[in-house]
Amino acid sequence: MVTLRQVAERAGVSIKTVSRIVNGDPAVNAKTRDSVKTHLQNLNYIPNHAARLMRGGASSVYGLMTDAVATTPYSGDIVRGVQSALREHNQTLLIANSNSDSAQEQEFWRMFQAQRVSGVIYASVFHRSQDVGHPAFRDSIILANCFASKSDRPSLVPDDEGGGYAQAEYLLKRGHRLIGLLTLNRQIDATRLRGIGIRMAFKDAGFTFNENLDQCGVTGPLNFEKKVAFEAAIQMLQQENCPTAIICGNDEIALQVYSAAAHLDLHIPRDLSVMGFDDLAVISENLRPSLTTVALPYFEIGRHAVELMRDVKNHDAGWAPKILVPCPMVERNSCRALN
Amino acid sequence: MVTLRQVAERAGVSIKTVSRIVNGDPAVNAKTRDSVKTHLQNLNYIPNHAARLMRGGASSVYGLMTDAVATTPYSGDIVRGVQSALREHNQTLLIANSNSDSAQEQEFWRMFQAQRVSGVIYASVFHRSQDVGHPAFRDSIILANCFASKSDRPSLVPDDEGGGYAQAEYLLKRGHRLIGLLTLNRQIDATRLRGIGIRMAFKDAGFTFNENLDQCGVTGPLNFEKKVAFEAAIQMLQQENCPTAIICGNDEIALQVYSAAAHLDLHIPRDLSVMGFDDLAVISENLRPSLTTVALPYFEIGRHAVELMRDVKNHDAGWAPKILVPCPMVERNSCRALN
DNA sequence: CCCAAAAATGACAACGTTGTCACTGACACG
DNA sequence: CGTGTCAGTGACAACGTTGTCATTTTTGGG
Repeated sequence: MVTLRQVAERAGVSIKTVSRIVNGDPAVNAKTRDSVKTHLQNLNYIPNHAARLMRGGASSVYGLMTDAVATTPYSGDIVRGVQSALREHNQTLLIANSNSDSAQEQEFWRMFQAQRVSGVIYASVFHRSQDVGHPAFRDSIILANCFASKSDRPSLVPDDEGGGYAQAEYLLKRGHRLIGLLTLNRQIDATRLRGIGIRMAFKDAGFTFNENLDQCGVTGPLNFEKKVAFEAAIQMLQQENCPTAIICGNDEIALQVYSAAAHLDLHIPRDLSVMGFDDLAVISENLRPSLTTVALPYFEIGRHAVELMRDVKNHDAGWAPKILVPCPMVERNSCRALN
Repeated sequence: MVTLRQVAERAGVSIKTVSRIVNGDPAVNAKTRDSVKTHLQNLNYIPNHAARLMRGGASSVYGLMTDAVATTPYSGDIVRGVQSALREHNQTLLIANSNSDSAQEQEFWRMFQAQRVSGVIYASVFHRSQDVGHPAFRDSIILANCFASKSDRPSLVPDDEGGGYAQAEYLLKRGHRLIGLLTLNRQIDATRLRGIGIRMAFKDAGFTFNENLDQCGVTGPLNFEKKVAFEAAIQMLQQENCPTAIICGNDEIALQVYSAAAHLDLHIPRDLSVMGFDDLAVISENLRPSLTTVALPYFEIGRHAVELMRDVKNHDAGWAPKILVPCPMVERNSCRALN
């Protein structure tokens, strides 16, 4: 690798002068600058980040700590958002995946320290409360898709309540009154919040939600869940008060509902309207009819997390500890108007 | 951050002695070692990778350069495999995502150089030939899911031909003779290779493949494709020589075929058998009946890429330039035996 | 043409680490 | 007792960079 010294020798100037030019210091003669720049080009000089870091500068590396985000299709968009924002600031991303194993997580915190990363974004697969943090990064952690239970670290979470509200409102406006729910795991905050939003929409529209139609699409403990949405949907669709629409906890559940409908020879949306959550493209865009769903703003959360980190670092006042990012409705073809 | 110097002062020894202990040099008195170790613990010393790197050691960071892999649900498993292997060697991973934009890619190569990463794994979303490489990393690039068109860099690719063979063989054994194909983009090598495997299976079984049933599930140029598998499937299933089974280029296409079957009130697998490719869990495990498919061994490819890199670095002889990783069949419930 | 001020450049140290080499005692052997 | 060996330890330089401060060169005003 070419060093400043080598460029300096070629150009016949001191190391410091080359350094100045590399860093855009205006206090250099124009002629010198041109000459040195040529040599920098020719030798293809690339600054050594390690040396800069050691000299005392800030590391240009951020860390992304996740439980499983980076590996699941779900929230890969968080990673993409983070990367997109970092690229604009010429920063790089170190990613660590603890698989929800706290020993591994400890190891990764050490790695982040060893690499002297200048900030950590902690992202979780599920929107939930998380007892997260590390003494070494006390002031440079941002939570994404989860929020701190014991600290006041800034966090970014999807507005699940608003998302739930939008789902119900959309269907109610189109004449649906008997609306079924196939929810995610009840332990996840998202489930609770969306439930609140949905009931609020019913109330605001002057109707009441039929609580018998609130079922879980999943059983068993977190991370070891069993998918039961297909069976639940079959049952729901064969009962007396059969719903005209089903709101699903995510697009996977929606997929199972599609399968259940096919099993019963019901056509979507003619005989049943289905609404998803997440806007997981591989599902929502490949289903026919394509799936009307509510998008989780993961890309935005990722981007925003980076910006928030930088804001907090620069002038650490005035930020809200918990920011709700709206979940936009994505209208496709799986819901029919009854009126 | 605590430095060697600070620990040394506390322990009343020289910096070098502490360094020796941190690095497990046996040439230290047991008593000194114990004392210093205590201080290391108490002060929570963590080595500064930047300093080590600058001193001349090898970087503990690897780079993962992708076109879109890390962001799509498809091959996130490559990332996971790479990480899994790196963790065993206490290495960290810097990831870069060019979005198939060569200017961005150039930028990332610079970043990798600036960070002095000790090796780069280049992964692409599609199994295809790639004119890849960078002078600075000439000898430390491994290709994953693609292979070099112009160099002889080692590469790891799925055995698509074998996968295609397995698909056709499986269906032929179960009595299917009229088998439809809904392929991926014809420009991708995977498509060509699987086609060869499928026809070979027919030949080995003593049958001939009906070429009229070979259709594309996708149109338009790479990365700007239009999904047409639904329409193609409808057409295929309404024609005279209607196939009893359809082999799909990936699980997304299979999902569209499920939708087409539902549209025509055909039940899977009673009226139609469907086989996917990729084993994309969100699809294959949520469809009912669940999808019989062939798994892309992405996790394995990721792991293997890291090991291959280390092998090549240590003793750079005797490696095969292109390694085929088998694609195991995952039998679920979407294919029926006719006999 | 001289001198002060301003502009341009360079010498040097320091960041944290480890390789090289030198030094100190202790101990064994003749 | 002298000499050589060896285990244990430390001083120092170097890695590539940039901040500090000193030095040199240029500029402009009298």
